Amino acid sequence: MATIKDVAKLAGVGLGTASRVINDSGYVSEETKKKVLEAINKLGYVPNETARAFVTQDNKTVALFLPSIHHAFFSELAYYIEDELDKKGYKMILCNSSGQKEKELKYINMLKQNKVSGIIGISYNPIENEINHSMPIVLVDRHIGEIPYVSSDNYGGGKMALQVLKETGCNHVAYMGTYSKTIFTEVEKRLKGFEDAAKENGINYTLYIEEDPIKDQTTFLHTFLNNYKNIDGVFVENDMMALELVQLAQDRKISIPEELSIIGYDGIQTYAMLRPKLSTIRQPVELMGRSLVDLLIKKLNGEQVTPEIHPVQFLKGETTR
Amino acid sequence: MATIKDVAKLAGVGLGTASRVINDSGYVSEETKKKVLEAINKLGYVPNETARAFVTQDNKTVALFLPSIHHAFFSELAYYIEDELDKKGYKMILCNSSGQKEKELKYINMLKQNKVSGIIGISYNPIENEINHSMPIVLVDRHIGEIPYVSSDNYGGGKMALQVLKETGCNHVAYMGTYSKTIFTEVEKRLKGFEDAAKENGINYTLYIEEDPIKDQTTFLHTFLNNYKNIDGVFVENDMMALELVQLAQDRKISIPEELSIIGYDGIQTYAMLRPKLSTIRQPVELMGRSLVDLLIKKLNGEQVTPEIHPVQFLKGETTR
DNA sequence: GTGAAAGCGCTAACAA
DNA sequence: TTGTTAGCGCTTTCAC
Repeated sequence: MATIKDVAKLAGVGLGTASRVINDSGYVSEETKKKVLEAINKLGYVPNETARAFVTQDNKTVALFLPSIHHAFFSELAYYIEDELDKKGYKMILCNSSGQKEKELKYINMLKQNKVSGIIGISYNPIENEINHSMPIVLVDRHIGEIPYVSSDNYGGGKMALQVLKETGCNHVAYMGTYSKTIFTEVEKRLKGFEDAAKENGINYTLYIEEDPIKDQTTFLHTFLNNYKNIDGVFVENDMMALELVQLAQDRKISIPEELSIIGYDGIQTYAMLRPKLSTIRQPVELMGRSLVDLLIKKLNGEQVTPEIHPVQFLKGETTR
Repeated sequence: MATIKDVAKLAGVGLGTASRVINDSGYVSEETKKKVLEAINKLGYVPNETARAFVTQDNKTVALFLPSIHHAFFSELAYYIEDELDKKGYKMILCNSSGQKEKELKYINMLKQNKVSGIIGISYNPIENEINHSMPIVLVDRHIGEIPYVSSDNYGGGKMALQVLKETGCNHVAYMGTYSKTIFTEVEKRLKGFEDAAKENGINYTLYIEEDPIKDQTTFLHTFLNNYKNIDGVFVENDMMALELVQLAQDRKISIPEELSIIGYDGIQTYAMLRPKLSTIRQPVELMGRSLVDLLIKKLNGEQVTPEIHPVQFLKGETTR
């Protein structure tokens, strides 16, 4: 393995000069540059990134916190984040952190010690006291102090869902999902948007929510179907839950969308082939993934960054009229 | 940030001694050890892993090659791999490599230069000439020379599927899936097992296969339904495809499983809530993920390792009689 | 058992 | 514009 020393020697220049051309920094004459480049080529020299990371205190690696990669929406998002990071020359370490605050803390500590360059976090753990806005951290769907975040237009999505239900003739609508006592997340705005729109439109609505995490989603759904027989339109917090609701309702011979309209949130591709095709509010996953990376890199460069909220879109499927 | 120097000074010992107790290597008297440990504690010293990686040429990081994390089976597998790696003190870099050989090569080069400790690969790229069995690499479902691999019992699974179809009264069965001209993968054994079992049982079978990757899965499935109306039982290469087949068949009012039995392969959890519940051959994902890590670490320790084939299980759903 | 010292490959400051 | 040098924090000889 050739080192920078070998390159310098072969090119007949000093160590510093070699380093300068390799990093394209500082003044180097065209002529010298050429000599060095030749040497690099001849030797097949590749910089030792570990050594570099050691001296620059930056290893070009970002940690992605995810409750669990084993969840369709997160894995789609992770896909685009990795793709964009790779394009920008960063590696991505995955950290499945669901309910494991310590695991996240480990990486936050690594960040403090410059052992990861930055963090992109989809985190439902209580980490607000461990991080602050001067660190290169970007969050998804969550507000912690001044830390920049990216989210879809949850509020608008909530309104949109109600609008659709109303326009397709639903009279008794409900919001189904979760809430959290401990952390604030953008997701709650789906409810808020739904609620506000219902009020504006003078429509009666029901909130069917349980504290996150729901222990038994199936039971949660069955209970709903048992107790809210008059409801003819539901906006469900996410596609996975919406999809299970569709299944359970069909088991009960409730015809969808005639008797019950269902709208999800996320627009997960993985489920796109299923019948009935779910009507849903689609988050622009790819866009979100790439802006997360953009924001983080700006942060890394010391630029000022502000939260980004991306527009959503209603995807008509077969679960609404 | 306290360094090992600070620790040594505070403990009143030499640098080397401090290092020895930190790494629990070499001879250190109990007494000295205690002093050093105290100093570490008082200073809140944490070893600088980057520096360590630099000198030891090992950064305790393994790269996971995945065609795409955005695929249910892979993301489940990735989940367990990450979990196990974390337990063993390794970080996991994710590399979505579908069709991007260069991306894999990048990490293979990093491996050669000791910038990643090892590689776990689910790769469909032609990388056989770039790697060899002396490298710390473990593959999933693929044989490349002597490189160790982990897979489920694809052959047994294929036999099992046929057995089930036969026992539930199917007379005209088919295998549906893909093949590759360029790479050999364990997946083909699903077909082989199915075929062998059909022959043993004296059952007529049809192979409905197309070269991987299938451009348009939906068309592929429609064509099947158009042309093979006499078939009453299909074993499909993976759950995703099986699931879409179920949907399309139902659209055509083909009753499942009465007119057509369908068995998938994988046992993906993400789809577990869907109706009709898919009958499938379940791979022990968790076990596979964890053994991949085990094998890799053994390899890293210079131990001899051999391929591991894990048993599969038939999961009866509602798409078989 | 222990301390001193070399050196991993690189960047950056400094002097020339 | 260039070469020299210090030093990043750690592990690992090698004497003692």
